[in-house]
Amino acid sequence: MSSVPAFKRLPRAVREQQMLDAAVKVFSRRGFHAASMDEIAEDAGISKPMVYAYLGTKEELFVACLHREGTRMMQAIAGAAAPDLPADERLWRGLRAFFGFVGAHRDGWAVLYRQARGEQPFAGELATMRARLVEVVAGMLDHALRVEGREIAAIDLEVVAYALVGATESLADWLADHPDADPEKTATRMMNVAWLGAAQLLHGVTWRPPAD
Amino acid sequence: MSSVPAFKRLPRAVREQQMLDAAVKVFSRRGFHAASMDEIAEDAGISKPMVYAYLGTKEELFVACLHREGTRMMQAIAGAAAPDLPADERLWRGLRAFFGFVGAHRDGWAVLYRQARGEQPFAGELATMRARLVEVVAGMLDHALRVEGREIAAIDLEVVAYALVGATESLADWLADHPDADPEKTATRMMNVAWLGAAQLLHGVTWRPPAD
Amino acid sequence: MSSVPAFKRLPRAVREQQMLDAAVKVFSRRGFHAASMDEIAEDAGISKPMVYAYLGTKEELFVACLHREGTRMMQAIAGAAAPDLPADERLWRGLRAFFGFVGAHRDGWAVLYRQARGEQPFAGELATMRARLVEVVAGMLDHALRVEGREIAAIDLEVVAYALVGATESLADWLADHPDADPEKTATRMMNVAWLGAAQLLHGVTWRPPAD
Amino acid sequence: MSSVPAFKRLPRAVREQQMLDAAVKVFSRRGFHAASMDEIAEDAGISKPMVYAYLGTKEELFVACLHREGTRMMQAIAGAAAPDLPADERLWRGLRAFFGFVGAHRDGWAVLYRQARGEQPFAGELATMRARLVEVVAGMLDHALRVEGREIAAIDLEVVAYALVGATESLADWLADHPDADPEKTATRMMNVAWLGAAQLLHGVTWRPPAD
DNA sequence: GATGAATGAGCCTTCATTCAT
DNA sequence: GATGAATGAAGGCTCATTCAT
Repeated sequence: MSSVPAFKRLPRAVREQQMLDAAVKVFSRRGFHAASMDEIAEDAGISKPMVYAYLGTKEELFVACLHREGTRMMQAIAGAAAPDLPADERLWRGLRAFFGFVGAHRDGWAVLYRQARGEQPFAGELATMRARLVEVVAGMLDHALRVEGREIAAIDLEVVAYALVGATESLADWLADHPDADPEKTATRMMNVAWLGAAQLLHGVTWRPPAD
Repeated sequence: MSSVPAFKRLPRAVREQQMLDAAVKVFSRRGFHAASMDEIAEDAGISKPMVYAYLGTKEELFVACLHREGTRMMQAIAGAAAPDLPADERLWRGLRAFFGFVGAHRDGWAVLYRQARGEQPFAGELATMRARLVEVVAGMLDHALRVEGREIAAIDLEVVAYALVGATESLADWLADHPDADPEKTATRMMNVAWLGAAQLLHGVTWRPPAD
Repeated sequence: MSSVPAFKRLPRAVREQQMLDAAVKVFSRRGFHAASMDEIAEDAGISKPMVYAYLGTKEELFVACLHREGTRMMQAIAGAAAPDLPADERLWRGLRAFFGFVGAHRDGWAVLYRQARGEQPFAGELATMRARLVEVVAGMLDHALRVEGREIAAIDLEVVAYALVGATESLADWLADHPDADPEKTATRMMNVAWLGAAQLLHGVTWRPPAD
Repeated sequence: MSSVPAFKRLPRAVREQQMLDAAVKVFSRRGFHAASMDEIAEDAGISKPMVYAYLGTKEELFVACLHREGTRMMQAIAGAAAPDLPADERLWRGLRAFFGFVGAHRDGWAVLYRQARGEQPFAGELATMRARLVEVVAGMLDHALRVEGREIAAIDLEVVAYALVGATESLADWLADHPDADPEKTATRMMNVAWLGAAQLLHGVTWRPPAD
């Protein structure tokens, strides 16, 4: 009927990416609850029923966004921090890649992630993603310790890794809130916090509570 | 049991506390958006209009919760970490008080705080609270540095403090999610992350990025 | 207990006037529905239950306002337009008094009256008040006609009087909306509209529809 | 009866008219505030969200009613009172059309209009509509005056027109309140009030206040 | 495959009104 | 006489979600 061929009848994969792009944009801008399916559909240039047909419920859609952005971030890090490098080098490259990614997608990953933390429905999803990160960091520490001939309890390892990840997330927030800040410099600062402490651990220095 | 004539015509101050108790509980359990004023009112054993009359809008109510719990937490910390102690002692006592508080109010403070991070309307409120914390930590570091005859740029100080606060928040989350974990042990672990690194800084050791 | 004697325990009549003053003010400013009993009570410096005890329901309160202001206005007119004056003189004095009153109470009578016209509950009350006015005007016309030895059907009299009252109300609105306008000049203009036509009627001139 | 497939999936334009019909009915019957969106939706045979989707807020809906009915009325008048007729003929036809319209829509226009006068939010909308009417009437008078070789100050013209419009509105109210009254006869009466006075003006007769 | 039309459900908020003190 | 405390009831508005075309 219409004489305009337009961008209709695109292959499914392309459409899905368009929708995810729109969804990431709207979720970041408005937050999960304030975002409306109407706005997402409109921003994607598509009708609402299509969104439901392709990507399901609002929650499922948010999870899909989280997934895609999280995977991209993990790939950026993994591509930079080769497993065969020495621990400090690996940590540095990983952090640099991470902050570079966050800086380059200022309204993507970091914001979505921040949104997700508060909402119960995404607890599981988030736990998985953070667990992957913590595991990687803990693995690095463990590996470095073993090289030094040391070892610490798995739970201590996890908690320390958790703290480092937390510090990193916090600086990612800081970076997202300071549009003019330099990602690389932020990574350097994080190294100063993380590595100086970690290096001590590696050499067997630990802090113990006073007798009280 | 109570000397109060059984749930009727209580003075305003008492009712406000009941409402805040209920609100903290419900907000923590459900999240800001999923929480309904109906449920909060019912949980407080009072009708909805009273909540509006005493504490205002849903947003205002949430902010009131944040305020009350945040103030309590700050007091717990301030009461423990006297300003005239040496830096490590102060840090240790502050952390111990903090994790003790979080552990004792596992579904109060930490969860509210987590909620607030994702929702735009509370950004300002939160920024203020975190700024207070960051300032305290940065002040401690700065003081310790000066004692050692050193000094670092204010922005570096801020970012490092920010990272430490982030690591601490992260462990607070971890603690809130692990009901059986020991607050004191968590504080010790945080000290190991924070102090070992900080002590290095105090002695003038810094990490610098490789030539690349 | 209190050492302040203040303005408490005033005689009932005084209190009622205070309340009515406040009510007129608030109703005028906000409109009947948008006005809240809270605001009225607060503005009267009295607690809400007192308002209910003295003046009853919100509707009753509004009617009371209407009554008081309407009576004042009628008195102002009646005091000016003595029944033994010739018709044109009487009309002129009446109009002058009316517009003078409206101009002097710009947010009293005219506004209340305007509010009341739209709300069903006050239809009866309003009908009564307007009927009084219409009756007065119709009486004046009838009297003048009889003096001239003429007579017209009661219903025609009523409708013409109704139209004159409507024109007057309309100019009262106009006056209320033009704070700088001069009440006396407005009265003169109304006379030009009303009396020129009426005088014709008095001399037996009437307009009839064309054959069509 | 109707060719429409029985109340389901109607095109937007149709539904909008149904909604406006229902809204006019309910607003007239209950008044703006007492009318509930629920009742309007139910009366239109449709769910509430549709009303919001198509016609917006309650206020916007009321304005839409005002617009539609006002436009219809203006068209009825404009269709009857051709601009090239002599002034008295034009006035007569305009009034006849107006009262005919009011009589035919006894619970439409006049009642809505009456509601709108009391409510602040619609002041602007109303001012515009009345200004149009006043302008037309003033234009007619001015034109007739010029034909007679006379002229009066613009503000006097406006105020007189305002008074005539007010008188007309008042009789429209009267007509709406008297279901058995004859619109044409009402128009004739209005002519007797308006034209006899206006004709005097046209011949240079004016009334002036006594020396006092 | 694609969409305009449609809705059930629910939430925040407000208000007139009344007890119990 | 006077008031702080308390509420039942309702209303506007929005949204995720799904038919019917």
